[in-house]
Amino acid sequence: MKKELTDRQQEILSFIEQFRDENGYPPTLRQIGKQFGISSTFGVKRHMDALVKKGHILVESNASRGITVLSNFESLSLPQTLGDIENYFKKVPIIGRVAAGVPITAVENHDGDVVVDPAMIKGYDTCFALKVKGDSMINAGIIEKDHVIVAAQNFAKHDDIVVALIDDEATVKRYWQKNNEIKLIPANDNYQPIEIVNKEVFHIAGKVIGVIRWYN
Amino acid sequence: MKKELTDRQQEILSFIEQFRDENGYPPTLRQIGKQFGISSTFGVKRHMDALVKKGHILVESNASRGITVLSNFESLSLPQTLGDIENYFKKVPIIGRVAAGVPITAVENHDGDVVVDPAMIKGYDTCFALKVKGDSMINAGIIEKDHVIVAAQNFAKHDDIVVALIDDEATVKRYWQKNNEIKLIPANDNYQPIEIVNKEVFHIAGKVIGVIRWYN
DNA sequence: TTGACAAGTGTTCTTTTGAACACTATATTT
DNA sequence: AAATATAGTGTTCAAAAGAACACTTGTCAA
Repeated sequence: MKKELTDRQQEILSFIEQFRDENGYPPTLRQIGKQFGISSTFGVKRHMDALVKKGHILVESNASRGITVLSNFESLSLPQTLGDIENYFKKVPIIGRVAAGVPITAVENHDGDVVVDPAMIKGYDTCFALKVKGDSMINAGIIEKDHVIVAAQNFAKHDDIVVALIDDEATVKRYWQKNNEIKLIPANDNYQPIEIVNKEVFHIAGKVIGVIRWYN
Repeated sequence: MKKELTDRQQEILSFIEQFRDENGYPPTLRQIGKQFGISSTFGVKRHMDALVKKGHILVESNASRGITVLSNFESLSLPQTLGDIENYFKKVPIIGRVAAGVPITAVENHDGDVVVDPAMIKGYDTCFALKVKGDSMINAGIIEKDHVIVAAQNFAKHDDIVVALIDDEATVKRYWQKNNEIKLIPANDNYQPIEIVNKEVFHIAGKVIGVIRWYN
């Protein structure tokens, strides 16, 4: 648990980080001193001791430039090998249009990728992201310009939120099923549920497993 | 304009990067030598000269650990080193409770991390995630159990969605300001706007820059 | 076979750099 | 009034770390 820094200590810590980011290696005590008009290395050392004591850096004894700046959030556990990266971080393609013929891997418009937490898509095979148009799901917290993360599958359970295709048109709705009757329910009182009568032109593209929203 | 490295040179370059990423500072010539069984600093120096000549690193003369590893332009699409990962993928800590005394780095409950797209938090210094309780922002598409991604800052502009602290209680609301009057507006007709009268106990913890939701 | 390059040894020298000491000064708190 | 934390000076010392030299070995291409 880190303790509060004085203004001076904060300035010095920032300088160390900035220096390191610019040069690839941290400054020496004398370089820090020069930056802040401290002529004695001992004065600088005292700042280092304070920063260590308050948990912001580590200093390796008798090592030149041996300053390790601890990241703001210490448990930022990174993957240990390059091979782990794919397991830790997953990119999902953002597609603008969903082809009617499943499988969905036949992507039409690939509009970049979005990074998602691997826990979100764990257990699902193929996932993609769709940008939401319209406000038909506003009561479910899905609004215009949101990206819904979709696990590709051609079935759904009652009450799932799904991406469905009707006549090649993709839409996000809640899936409602009772016996042989299927409806797509919007989450907005201004829209009517869509009853599926012609099951020939109706496909489920996938199930919504997450939502990601950026402000501006 | 980098030239091809020999296997040995590549190994050494990788070691330097790895060492730097782990410690925050590069190794000395002797540390490199020890790693590769090179007993003379001169042997290591020659490798440094070669790496400089081929454009992969810079070496500051007479400076300890003065090695700057130049970034790899060719491989923009994928992170090549562990150090690059932080720039490509960002984890944001999920905190359960926000301490009243800003800055927010004084994290109380660290409940894991969520991976976010780096584009989301680009340009912001310190970010964290909060799990939403209650339905006061439902009309803004923020519902219970969502995670809001917050950029830590102690100010806000009119109409921003903010995390505010009133008497140590954290709340997500829309920030409304006119002249000296400040209100926190919920996005739910069942709740009333909160007018800030006692500015002593009111703090802005940060601005909401994104929302992430899991369905499971 | 001559040269260029990669990779290395062992040693010496010099500069860089951190560590330590005694002492000063100014707040703030107890 | 005494204790504590912050922030510094000027100096000395020793360890850390880079630079340089002469020399060796092996590979590969012209």
